[in-house]
Amino acid sequence: MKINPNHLNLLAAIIDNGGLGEGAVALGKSQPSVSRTVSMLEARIGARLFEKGRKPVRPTELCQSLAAQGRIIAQATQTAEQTTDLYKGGRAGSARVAGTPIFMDGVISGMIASFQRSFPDVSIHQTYGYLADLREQLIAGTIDLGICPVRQDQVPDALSFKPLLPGRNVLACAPSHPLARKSALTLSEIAPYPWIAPPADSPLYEDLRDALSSIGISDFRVSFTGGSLASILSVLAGSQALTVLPYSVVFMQRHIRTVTSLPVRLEHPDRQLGLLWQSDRKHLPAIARFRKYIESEFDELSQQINVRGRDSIWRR
Amino acid sequence: MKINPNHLNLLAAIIDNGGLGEGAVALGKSQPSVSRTVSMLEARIGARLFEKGRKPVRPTELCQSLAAQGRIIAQATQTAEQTTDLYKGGRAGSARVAGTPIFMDGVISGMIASFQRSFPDVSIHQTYGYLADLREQLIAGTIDLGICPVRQDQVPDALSFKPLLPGRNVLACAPSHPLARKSALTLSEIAPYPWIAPPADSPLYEDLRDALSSIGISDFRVSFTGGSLASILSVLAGSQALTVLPYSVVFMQRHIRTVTSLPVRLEHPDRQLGLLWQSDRKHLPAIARFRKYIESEFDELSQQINVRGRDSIWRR
DNA sequence: CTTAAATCATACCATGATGTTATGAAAATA
DNA sequence: TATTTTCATAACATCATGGTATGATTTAAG
Repeated sequence: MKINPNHLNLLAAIIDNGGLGEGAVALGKSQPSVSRTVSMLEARIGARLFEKGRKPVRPTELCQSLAAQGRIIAQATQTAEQTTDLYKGGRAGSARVAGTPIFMDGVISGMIASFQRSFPDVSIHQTYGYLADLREQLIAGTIDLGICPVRQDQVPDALSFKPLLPGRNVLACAPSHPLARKSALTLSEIAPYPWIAPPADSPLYEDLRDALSSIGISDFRVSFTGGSLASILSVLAGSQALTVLPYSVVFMQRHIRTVTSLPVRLEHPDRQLGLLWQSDRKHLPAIARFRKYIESEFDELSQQINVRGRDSIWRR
Repeated sequence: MKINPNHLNLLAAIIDNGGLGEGAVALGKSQPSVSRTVSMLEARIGARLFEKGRKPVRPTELCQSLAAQGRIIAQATQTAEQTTDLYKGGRAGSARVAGTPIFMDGVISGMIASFQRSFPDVSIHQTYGYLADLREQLIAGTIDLGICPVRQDQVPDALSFKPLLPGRNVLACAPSHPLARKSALTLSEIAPYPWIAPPADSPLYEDLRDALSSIGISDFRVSFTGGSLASILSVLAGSQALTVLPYSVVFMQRHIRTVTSLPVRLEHPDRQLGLLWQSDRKHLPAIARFRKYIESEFDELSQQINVRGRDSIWRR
């Protein structure tokens, strides 16, 4: 006995609306149409679905059972319709994002959190990687977006790049650090403290060397090398070490006061934090929406940095 | 976005079988058919359902979500098909049965129990009533079957009657009763004990008078009048009262030893316990099956009564 | 009990979805 | 590169499904 889901749905509509006519209206069809469908069904099944000669039709027990399944079907198709609408509107789906650990943990993950408050049905898969790795994964299609500091002339072929923020680094230390209170610093004041370095394969490592040499420090003691922001911050908090961090990362931590910046102007690298994606690839709605969100968040972030930077942190 | 449940089902079939061709086979269709349906769906929805240019097709995230609903739909239609098969085979549905309380409780309910062991999806609705009431309800269609002792010439118009068992009554008492051990009884031995009578509107009440007068007792003391078998049996057990019960009822209790019959041959009424139903009404499969079951059970019962009656109970 | 209203069934026609076969294109595989 | 696998397209057939008009039957009202 092969049954069409639509027919079960139809039975449910008839019962729930109390008649062929009402059911037809609910289904957006004409009364004769559903009448004929019911007749056909009864013939096919070989059993009555509605009691004979009752004018507002009265469903058989079998019909009630079938209608119950019909309601399940109606429910399922409705959620299907809903999810396609969500999906097409970029309100459902998933995005796979990868980037450098420090930025992902320090800036992006917070934005992901607020993004998901607005779009709870979009799932974000976050992984870590540096430029070469990101490029490979973008080409292979295992990630949708990369977030990474890149020199404009280093953007790999076949990838598009959208700058989000200039790559500015700052000297950072724990808020409890002896230097944190001073309004100006000399080289000799900085010199005694040990340094925390990012992993050697990170672009930040190079930054650290360049930054320090730009202020005249060529020889420094590395007391800790860590791959993740969390490890750097916790070592920072428990020691008097200094490190170099992207200003945006330090800025994002401003409310929880785990790290602060020192009033030393470093030479900033000629890279820009930005988004990477495969050039010829049209993004799914959810990914496009996420990208837009990130871009707008960085827009806002850079404005805040400008405002705040003038009076409090960007001091010399 | 209006979606056809069949299409969701189709997506599920494609994914679960790993390709358009396999899916088509599983659905009993041709490959081009499902291919075109998928294309149409993608156009309608306005989003890809399978990644472009992958030769064993690979479903999109959206497609996976839709397929999940498709599986729900497939499940629902399958159970619908199953229930119609059960229903048509009389293995699902319900039957509304009414009858005289003593027979229903003493004989029929036990048969219902064993029936439902074989056909657990058939629900039986049991109510009580005497002939006039049963007739009314059968005509009105509020019950499907009646079970009642009826004189063949009293069968109401528009009803059919199928005899199950001759209406034989016996004197009954508790197994602990002083008379229960005796192999023969005289009128004077019976006379001292009080009597339990069925309710006055029951046909059994008339039987009681007739039966007792047939053995010469015209004046008797009624100590209890009860409507249900359970109440009669419990009073019987706690007293030295006697009563008149249908032999089949006493017989059905033979294993639990709550009641026994006395070796007195009563004049039996010219009625037959039998099934009643509306003549022109075609029964639903489940009802027909239940009726058949009851008939065969009574067949067996009357054979057992015959065998056992000869040597143990039908003594004079 | 008759009449009116409500509700469903049937007849007829139109069309769109769905199916089939034949065949071509593209990806995967050897 | 050649071959196989897998999917897409074209052309056609047909059946399910939809609509309108209208008749029949039950229910409700007078």
